[in-house]
Parts: sequence; C-alpha cells; structure tokens
Amino acid sequence: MRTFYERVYEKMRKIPKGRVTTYGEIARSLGSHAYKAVGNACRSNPYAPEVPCHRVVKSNGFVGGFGGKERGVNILRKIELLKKEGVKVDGLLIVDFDRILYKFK
DNA sequence: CTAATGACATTTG
DNA sequence: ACAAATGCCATTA
Repeated sequence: MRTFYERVYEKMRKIPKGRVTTYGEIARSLGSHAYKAVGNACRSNPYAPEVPCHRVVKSNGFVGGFGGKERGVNILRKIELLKKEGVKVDGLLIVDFDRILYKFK
C-alpha cells in the first residue's frame, strides 16, 4: 500500500458487481490523471484474480486492452464472465455503459 | 540516475 | 465525422 498501483487495485476491488468503471475515473478518484498508470497496474497485476480488472473499461465504453483485440480469446472469456455478473457486453462494447458505469467519489 | 514502456485519453488535421 | 499524433503518470529495466 504505498505505490499508486496498490491504490488502484483497492479501488478496483471496490467496484460493485455488475458495474464497470473507466481508467480515467479511477485515476481521477486517486487525484491524478495517470490513467496510463492505472492501465499499467492491471497489466502488471500482481494481484491476479483478486482484482477485477475486467470491470475496468475505456472511457468510450469499449473494453479495450486485455491483450489488444484478438490476442487470444482469453479476454473474451472474462467478458463472458462480466456478462454473467449483469454487465451486458457486445464483443468489446459495453452495453448501457453509461448506466452501469460506477463513478468514484 | 536516465531511458523506455504501457490493459489510456484528448486534441488536432 | 474519422484518422492520426501527442501528452500524461507511475513503474520497471
């Protein structure tokens, strides 16, 4: 709990099920504009499945990341799981993105 | 210590 | 409106 990343992980953990957030929101809630660092945190993700990084999407409502696009259907698997939680996702596009978007304070 | 990288975001042509 | 280029923060090598 010292680096920015650690904080990011904590924030992600607070994301309610069936809700998603953007890197920008997380960064903003941390008081910084390091959305890049936020994404980086997930990429490193030493906290593996403990942190629901799959609940974090891009600002435009697309899932993005997770290995690019077709860098392995592995990411789609997470999306499927996301759908199971109640988040409707069409491919890489989050459906009702503005409705399920969780905003930090 | 310096340089390079990255699951992004925003602005400009 | 779409496509491309640049900017940002923090971490790791």
